[in-house]
Amino acid sequence: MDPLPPSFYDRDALAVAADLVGAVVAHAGVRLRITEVEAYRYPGDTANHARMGRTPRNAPMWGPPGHAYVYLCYGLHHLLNFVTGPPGHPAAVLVRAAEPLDGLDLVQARRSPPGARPKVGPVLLTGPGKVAQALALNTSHSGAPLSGPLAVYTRETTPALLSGPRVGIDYAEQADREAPWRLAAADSKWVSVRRGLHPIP
DNA sequence: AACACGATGGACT
DNA sequence: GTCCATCGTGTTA
Repeated sequence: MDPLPPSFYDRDALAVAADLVGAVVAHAGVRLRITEVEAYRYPGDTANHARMGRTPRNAPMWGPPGHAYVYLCYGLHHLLNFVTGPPGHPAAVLVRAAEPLDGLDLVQARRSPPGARPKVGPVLLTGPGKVAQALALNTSHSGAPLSGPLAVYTRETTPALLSGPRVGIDYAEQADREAPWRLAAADSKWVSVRRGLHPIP
């Protein structure tokens, strides 16, 4: 099975996000089914990291679609995004939660403190920092194509979707805080925050 | 050169 | 529900 091609990502971030729910992301011995994502659009999205223009950190967002944008949040968590849209259009989709498909032992090892009992269940992968940690991703992977060691594959079935406001963007303008650009798989318990999510008509 | 803060997660009440 | 660790980044001076 081939990774999703760059053309898959060369669309509006919200459309890409909808098609990524249920897709598979793989890296470093772990394969995950993506269960929750958020779209960060451009222009006019005051929650977007690129809202103030190009910086060294967000540079991958300005490049071609189908690449990773990974950054450090709160000084300790790495967050994984997929760049969407053509070059010069800095939009992305944040991966917020996933279900384990393969490499559960590696996920548990990476997500549990040394010596602690391995964690079990959704606590392993419900949250964007958890997903990147489980995949062993850090800022060195920012800008990497999604067709190499880090890769994304098409979903086999299309899950029903839930949508709701994005999480952790209190700094954004009200319209952007309220925009229902967080999407989740209705069939999954591996979702970070149920609150505010509703079926899409 | 200094500074404020964040697309979070875990521990705790 | 509350508190806060922890540091790269962007902004301001």
